[in-house]
Amino acid sequence: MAVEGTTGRVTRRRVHTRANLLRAAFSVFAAKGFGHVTIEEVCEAAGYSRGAFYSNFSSLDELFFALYRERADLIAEQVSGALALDGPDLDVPAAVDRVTEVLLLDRDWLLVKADFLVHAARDPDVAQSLLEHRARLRQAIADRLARARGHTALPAVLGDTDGAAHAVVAAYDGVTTQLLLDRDVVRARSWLKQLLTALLTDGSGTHDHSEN
Amino acid sequence: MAVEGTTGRVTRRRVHTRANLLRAAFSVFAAKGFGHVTIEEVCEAAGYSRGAFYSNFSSLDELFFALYRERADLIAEQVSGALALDGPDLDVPAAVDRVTEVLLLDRDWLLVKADFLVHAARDPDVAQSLLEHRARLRQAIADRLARARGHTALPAVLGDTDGAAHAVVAAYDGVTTQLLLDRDVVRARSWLKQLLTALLTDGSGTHDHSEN
DNA sequence: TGTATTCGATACAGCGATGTATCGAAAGCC
DNA sequence: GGCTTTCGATACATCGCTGTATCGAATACA
Repeated sequence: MAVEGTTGRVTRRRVHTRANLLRAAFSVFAAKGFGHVTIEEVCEAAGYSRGAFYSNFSSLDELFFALYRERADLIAEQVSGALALDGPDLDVPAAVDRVTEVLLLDRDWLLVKADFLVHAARDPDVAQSLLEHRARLRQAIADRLARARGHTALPAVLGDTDGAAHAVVAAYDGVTTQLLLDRDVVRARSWLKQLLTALLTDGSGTHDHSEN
Repeated sequence: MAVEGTTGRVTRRRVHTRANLLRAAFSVFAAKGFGHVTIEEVCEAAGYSRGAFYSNFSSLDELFFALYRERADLIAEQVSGALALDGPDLDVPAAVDRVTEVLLLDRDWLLVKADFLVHAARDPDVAQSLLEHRARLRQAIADRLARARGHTALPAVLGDTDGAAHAVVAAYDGVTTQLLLDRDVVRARSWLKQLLTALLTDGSGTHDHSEN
């Protein structure tokens, strides 16, 4: 029932309930973690009964996957947007600021993303999907970096712009890991900026560190 | 029963079974992920009955935690060992090679570690424990880097040796994330070496990239 | 070797979550 | 507004997993 082949008599409240379920599920997943969440919890959080759930999805996995896609696309858009804000030429520090803002804004998203990673690490199909999402992000970054060549020289150690994009993503992942543990968004942001600056420029930057 | 205050009539097979349970649990957790593992599965994999489990642990969480501590300590030792291999002075590329080898060797460990991270991200106590483990690793790295000052100059962008150690860990986490997805250990290793080289030296290195 | 104690296997009770089948109500279509 | 179809709530059967309680076997100690 969850999948309709030919769009029969269409729907309208169905759309709402589906959206509500997804929204509620996001909170629940963020709070308890996939694998510790029951269908009933999601339904309760959304204010529906299990009947609604089974009418829209066929399993928790399916819902989780749909949820991830939705949010991932959203984030990808936001990042692209943040990267496109400059004129044709790139102001690295400013762009780094904006992207950092978007990427580290929502702890709940980071939590869900971590869950999804763990999931993907064990299922090649899911992994494929996540790899594609990451590739999209990297591409956006690489394109942006390419447009800036000449203005801001990249250090040669990383190779081409694609290599640099790889490095940016790696730095992002690394900082995310730490942020998930210490919950210090402020430090994470400054730390990420610093890392990116170190990676993307030859110059020198500022630095400050505390413990943990 | 799982905890004995004063060591009553000691034990001996208990030690074996506990070790067997931990070993089996490691495989099961790596394969299916914490949150998708039942106590029975662990027992079956270890060749015991649930009675044995409840005699040694009081919950899956407790076992998981014990398991993580055990392995984390092991890894920490290995890393320290790899770092201590040089003479009093540091040969960065060689040390990076050895450490990289240790850290990215065992995919199962990376999987369990990711699970643990997800767990820790939602439980401050667990997070504390993980943060301490990471701090130990960072300390070992920072100490090593400090001893090498003068021989190999660090780029100023990162700040002191502690900052550099932070960067190393972040790079490690970043590369780990990618490795969990694409399962390409070879590329991950070369990529990590390259990143570390980029971060720890001012010089230039080699580079090669493919897709994903 | 005999005895006390610990360990782990088996049996049992109970819960919670799943998935399905049924039915009333809401929404689309004319 | 009547009729049809879809949606979602309720009730039910079921299963798997948990945790405990009991008992036989293995092990330490003398």
